[in-house]
Amino acid sequence: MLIMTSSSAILTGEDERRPSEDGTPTHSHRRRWSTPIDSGGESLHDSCTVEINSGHESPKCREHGGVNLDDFFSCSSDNKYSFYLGGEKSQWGASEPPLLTDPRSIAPPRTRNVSGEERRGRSVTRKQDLPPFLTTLDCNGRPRFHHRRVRSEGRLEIASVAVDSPEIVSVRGRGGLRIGTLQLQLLLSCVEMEEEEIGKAARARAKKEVAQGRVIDIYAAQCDKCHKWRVLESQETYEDIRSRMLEEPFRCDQKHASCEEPADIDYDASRTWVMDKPGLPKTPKGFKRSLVLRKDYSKMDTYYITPSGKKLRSRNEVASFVEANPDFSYAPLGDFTFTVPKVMEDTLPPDARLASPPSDKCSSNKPFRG
DNA sequence: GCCACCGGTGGC
DNA sequence: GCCACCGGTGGC
Repeated sequence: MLIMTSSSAILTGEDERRPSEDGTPTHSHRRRWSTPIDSGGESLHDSCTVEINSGHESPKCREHGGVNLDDFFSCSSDNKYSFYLGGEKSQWGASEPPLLTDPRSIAPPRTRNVSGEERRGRSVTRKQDLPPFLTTLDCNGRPRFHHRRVRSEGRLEIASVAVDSPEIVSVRGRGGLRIGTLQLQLLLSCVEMEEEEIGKAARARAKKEVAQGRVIDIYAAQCDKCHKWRVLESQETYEDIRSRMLEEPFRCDQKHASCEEPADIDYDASRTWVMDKPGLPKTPKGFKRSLVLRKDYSKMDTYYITPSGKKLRSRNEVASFVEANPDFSYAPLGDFTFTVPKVMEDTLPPDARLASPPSDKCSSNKPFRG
């Protein structure tokens, strides 16, 4: 069973090239985006189209749903939208796109009706300011999307992309095109909800910024049979499955899914994964188990947040708290476990990986047995 | 003064 | 060597 620090819904790829309006072959196609390694000085990309189909709820364009999308987007009749990138050869060529350093500096979307022809004609992005393609970044500047790296005839193809949130909230940037998702806001919303739950006292205490980008935001379990990963809808569900996992290994059908269906998510380095131990008890009602990844990715820290918002760092602190607050004596001490998940080194971002010594690698193709 | 975060240590 | 635990500290 794994949990990890980023989330996504899935955008899949399908090669469906179509000619340009004047009949000239272009690289415009649906749900596929390829980047040339070497253009030989030619302008290879007239435009590229990536149709984004969120996993939960389709993103909506202004015409169809009122969400402000930049004019890089248009909406098709089936309420999916397309992302248009005009321009030339990617300045990053075959290499990984560089990370944006400040994903929060995203300008608000513009609202303007642009016809497809106008969009194509104005070649919105040129070589010098071509952004990391389809880069959705977390608050640490790391990509959120799942990117199946496939090379074909020297081209890097995005075969699948996972977007964290059903809606793209902002697209634009002078130094490049940036795609932000609601993920960060969702994360903050979660914190706010949590504070609502734990009351005003806790809200007053919560002066400091939360460890953005270093908290778990996807819970997943691996099917014992097909070894595919299934995303679980909540921490509670995850903990429930985890607590029973030794006696009842997780299977796709527990999530009302079939092993024949594609995995919800793949284990890869597009996000940091941490592996939890099966059999750990569920968090007692009223408490919340919080896991925070250290900045250097060296390990996680476990906290239990009490109904009053107090953070408990050890079993001793839990015991003291329960002793001082007999109302919570319903919560067995044994149900508080400070065992931390293992940080999967092979999913660390490159900079973190450089800082840490090499060690055993895990492969996504093998079943995990915590 | 509070708290998030990190480093160190002792027990296993 | 790993891990649970907790003291220290720097930033707010």
